[in-house]
Amino acid sequence: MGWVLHVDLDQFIAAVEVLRRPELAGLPVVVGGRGDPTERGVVATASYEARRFGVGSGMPLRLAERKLRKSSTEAVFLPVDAAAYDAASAEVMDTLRSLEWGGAPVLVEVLGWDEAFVGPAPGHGDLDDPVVFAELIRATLLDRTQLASAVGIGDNKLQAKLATGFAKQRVEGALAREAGAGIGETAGPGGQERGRGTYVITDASWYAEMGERPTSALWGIGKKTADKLAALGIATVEDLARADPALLAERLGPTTGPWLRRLGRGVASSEVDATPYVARGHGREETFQEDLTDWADVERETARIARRVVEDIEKEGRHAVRVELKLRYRPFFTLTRSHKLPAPTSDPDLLAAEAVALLDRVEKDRPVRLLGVRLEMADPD
DNA sequence: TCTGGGGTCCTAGGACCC
DNA sequence: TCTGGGGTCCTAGGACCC
Repeated sequence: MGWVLHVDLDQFIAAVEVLRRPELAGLPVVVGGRGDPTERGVVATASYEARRFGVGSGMPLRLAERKLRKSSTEAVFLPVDAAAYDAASAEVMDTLRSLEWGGAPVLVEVLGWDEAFVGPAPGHGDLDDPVVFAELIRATLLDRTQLASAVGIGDNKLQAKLATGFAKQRVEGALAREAGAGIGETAGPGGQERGRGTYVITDASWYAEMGERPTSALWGIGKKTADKLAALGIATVEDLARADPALLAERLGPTTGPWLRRLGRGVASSEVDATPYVARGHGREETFQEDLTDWADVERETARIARRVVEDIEKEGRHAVRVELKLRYRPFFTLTRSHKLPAPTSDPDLLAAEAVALLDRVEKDRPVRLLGVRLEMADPD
């Protein structure tokens, strides 16, 4: 059985912002929307200092602002700067790809801006002493990118991913205790002393670590699925592992049922796939600061957003095969309409017209809160 | 305090065909 | 005439994740 490591950067977005603006260190920093807490938008990331006031991801910016108004220190709101995070992420991933362990190269599977799986390249056997390697990863990332991280280790990707969560919990718990005891400065973000930012879950420890936790603790089970399972008398990970496969397939679907059972038993792939990511589609959506009530505005905005998405796919030299329109009415009712194109194209006029044409299939007499256009792409040449 | 934006994959129903 | 059954495509929506 081969080891897999999962690397996750601490507070990635907030950390990148503090790196380029060192004067923000120690302040409550909230990144989200256009950085204006009086606007519609939600928190993308909050620094530890902001979290202490109950601010967290997904929270409306206006609510975050209210909570932080009570803090004694001045809070900082920043806009999401995707290009900056792209660049920092590329540095992180390049650093990971440059690592060797026991003289053997590693494979890196990128999961997002701030996450990756790392495993041995094929033909290079197993990684000896993965905990020591995990410490090398964390030390190297800190040295080369000034970013702190946590590393989870497992017999497969599911276990490694969950282990990272436990490593982070442990670090955050320790930081909170130290802050309470007034010794926070000695540890620094991420708690770099040996072992603190790593955690191991294996087949052997799976049930001890996960068995009694709710099914929603698993990667891939959210509230809805957890509720469905609970209705079947399946509350914990161990319940799920013991559940009747036929029942799961019948109630959750022929693919989802068996997959859920594997999740419960801690069974997953350990193969690190380093194939470069190829997007299936691109889309852009916009929540308007004020709902659109004039249908002419709705049509104009739809065309504008569609042309922006066309720019995105043209940067990749790709063609669209399907156009999807997303509409959110006041107060918060969302629907989609889509259309498969007769032939792949990247013609901006044609695609904008296709997006606007989809508006013929929706009600026109209600205020519009959000518009989105998504283009599904043909496989690259 | 009303609830972002960018993605992926799965399900289910109807159309359509044999 | 009381009416199959399977396969595939298209569309809409749901769920989840970062």
